[in-house]
Amino acid sequence: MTETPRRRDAERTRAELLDVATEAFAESGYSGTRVDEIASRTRTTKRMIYYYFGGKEQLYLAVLEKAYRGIREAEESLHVGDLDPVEGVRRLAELTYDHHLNHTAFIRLVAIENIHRGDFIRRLDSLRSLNRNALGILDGVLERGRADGSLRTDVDPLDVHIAISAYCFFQVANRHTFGFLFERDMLDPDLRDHHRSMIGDIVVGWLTSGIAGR
Amino acid sequence: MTETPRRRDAERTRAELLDVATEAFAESGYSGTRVDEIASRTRTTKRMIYYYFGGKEQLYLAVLEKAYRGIREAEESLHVGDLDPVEGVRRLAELTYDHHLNHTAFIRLVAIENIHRGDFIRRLDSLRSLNRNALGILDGVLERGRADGSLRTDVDPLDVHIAISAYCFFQVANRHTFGFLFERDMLDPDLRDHHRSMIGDIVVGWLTSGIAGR
DNA sequence: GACGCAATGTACCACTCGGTACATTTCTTC
DNA sequence: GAAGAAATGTACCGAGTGGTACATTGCGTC
Repeated sequence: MTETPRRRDAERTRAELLDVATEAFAESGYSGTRVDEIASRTRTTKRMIYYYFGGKEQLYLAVLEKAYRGIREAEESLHVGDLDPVEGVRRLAELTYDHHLNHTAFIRLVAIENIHRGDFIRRLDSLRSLNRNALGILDGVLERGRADGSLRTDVDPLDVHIAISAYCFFQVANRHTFGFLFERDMLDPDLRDHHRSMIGDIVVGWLTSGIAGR
Repeated sequence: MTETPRRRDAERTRAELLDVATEAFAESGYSGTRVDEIASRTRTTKRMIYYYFGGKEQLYLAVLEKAYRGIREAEESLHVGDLDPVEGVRRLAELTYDHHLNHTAFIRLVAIENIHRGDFIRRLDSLRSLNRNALGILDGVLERGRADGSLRTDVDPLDVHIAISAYCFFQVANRHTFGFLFERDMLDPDLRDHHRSMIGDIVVGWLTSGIAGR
């Protein structure tokens, strides 16, 4: 059981540090995470964090940037095909719900970053352009619905995005205090179908309210 | 400009520490807050934190408990009178929206506590009973709506509470990342009316969808 | 196969930070 | 007004923490 003398591989080392750091920061927040702790969870040493990233802060920035890029890529695969608009928004809401539940570490990073008032993300200009037109799919569905009269005409995509994101984010992010106070584990597998269809109902109910024939 | 030798007052000292600590923890989180920093913002010294509370952890617990009690008291004043059920839920949603916007420090404490997976709040058994039937008002309105056929019958109060809270919480808690990425300051006073009526529309649209005559 | 640099490891430092020992001062009580 | 307790202040400690100086080792290149 002797240590293999470990082949050198810059990319691998860097990537491993980034992965472990992502877990660690998502677990404990920025101040709560120890640089030594990150290092000890890798096969390399603390020295490498400074070699590759420069310091704790830059490491955290790298984590944040990569997390946002990753989530954006994952989101691009959410397609609603050519369902009719009403079923399209329902589907989109439900897919978003599943998406959030499958990326809880990312949700935690977002919550952490907001505790820091966005001080870090604000330095990542490159992310701005990323999310700018993340609303394309949503806009397409809404537009079709406006055209055929099946959806309200007075809501913009960002509003719908807020409503859906808020619901999904809350379920993941506030699970602990909420679960304690109301004794309902919002991530209980038995409740997922209920919660998933609920956000669908909410969005469809909202966007079709005041529409004739509904 | 000489210092008055400061009369001794246990209650006052304790209360001042608690207030300052609340601000500090809400600002910087648990790990991010320095005991020395809290002390320096008061007229007393760090020693008193240990005298009155025992340590940083117990101080944080006291902050958390008081914040939850305070918010609960404030919530008890949210009344919807005897509006008809549909307008009642709309009103309740809008009041909740304003309530969240007026208690951003509390929102931050909740977010922080969830970052810590509820490890602290879980030790505050007394809070459990507090929130248990915080759903009374909501339940009353829903019940009246079910009775007169103006609201859906298949949603329970906790679900409605989740939907409303999620929306309001998100607007406050994720303001920074969201504002950066989409260039919309969700707390911009000019947008408040829009966002307030939006949660009303969402909830009413949802709870009345499938109801005849709408 | 020697050279030179990129990559890695070790040992350590300076300082921060929660916490405490001990002295002191004010207030109450009789 | 003396005694005793409650309240407060000062000075300090030691473990933890981000960061670094310096040595070393593996790897491509000629």
